[in-house]
Amino acid sequence: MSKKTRSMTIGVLAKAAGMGVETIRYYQRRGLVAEPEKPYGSIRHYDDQALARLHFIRTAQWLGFSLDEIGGLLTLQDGTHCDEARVLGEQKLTNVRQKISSLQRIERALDGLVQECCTQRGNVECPLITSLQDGLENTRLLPD
Amino acid sequence: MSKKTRSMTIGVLAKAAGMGVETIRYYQRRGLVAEPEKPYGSIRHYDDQALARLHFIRTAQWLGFSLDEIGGLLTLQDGTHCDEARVLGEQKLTNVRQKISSLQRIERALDGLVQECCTQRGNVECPLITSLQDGLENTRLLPD
DNA sequence: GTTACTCCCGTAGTCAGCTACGGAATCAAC
DNA sequence: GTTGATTCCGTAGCTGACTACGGGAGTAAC
Repeated sequence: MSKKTRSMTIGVLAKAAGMGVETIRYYQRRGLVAEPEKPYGSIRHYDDQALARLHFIRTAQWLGFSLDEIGGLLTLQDGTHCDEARVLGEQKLTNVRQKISSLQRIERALDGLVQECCTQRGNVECPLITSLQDGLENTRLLPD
Repeated sequence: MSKKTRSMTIGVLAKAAGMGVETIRYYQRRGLVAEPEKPYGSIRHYDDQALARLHFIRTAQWLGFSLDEIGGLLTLQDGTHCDEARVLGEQKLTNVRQKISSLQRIERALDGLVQECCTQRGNVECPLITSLQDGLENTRLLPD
């Protein structure tokens, strides 16, 4: 299924994950990424699992999860009991659905404004800006 | 929609805008809100235009604009830069749509795992955990 | 006219999420 | 076996967006 587990230094891992060495070390301090045991010498080596975890963190972050929330998601991965995992999964699912609907409201609002902008291009008044000034009151898309 | 220009102290303005006094003062320091001239005594007074600008900031923030970007939008406020405003809006719209589709993918994946969990509740093995342990990359959760 | 807010203003602290610095130790190349 | 990059580790600094503090002045209520 997958490739061989490569052995990477933190620098190689960082490059593979598209982030800085210091960021990985920061995640280690936050407990999001494990520090592998030092071998004979004194330089740690990382495998593809570590890389997958960094990908996961980056993705979840881009989706709007905080590092604390990502820590919560990652405890699912660390093997608690099935019931606990399900509860956490359900909580996250609710959370994700809330984010989606919130973003969809934003999308509709922005889309409407940009469309108006397009239809009125020659005009002096910009509908996007005037709507922002009016606080989007007519759109009924504002947050709670 | 009242057009009467009220005269407000910063505290009243803050309450009307639903934010703290310190936040308004912070926006003034950032150059997002003008500091009106002090009248005879030494307390500034604000009108509905100031309130409208605070609404603008809050709404644009909700739409995902940073304060710097909002500053940019505010320079377009005279309405003659409709095209530029539209471009900024379109960029944000693209961004929002990317986030939505990514969240929808993670929603489907999480939902599937939680469902599996529910059907197998008595089991020792937790399908959600094992799926996560097998690597979330398989579930196509990563951004493009 | 005293008390209790509120305003003004500068500065400093907070929180999340990095990012940089500095001084070892270690490893890879020549 | 020396050079030069990389790692290790702790600690400090930075950015964005606030939020709080402190002390003096203005203002409102009784």
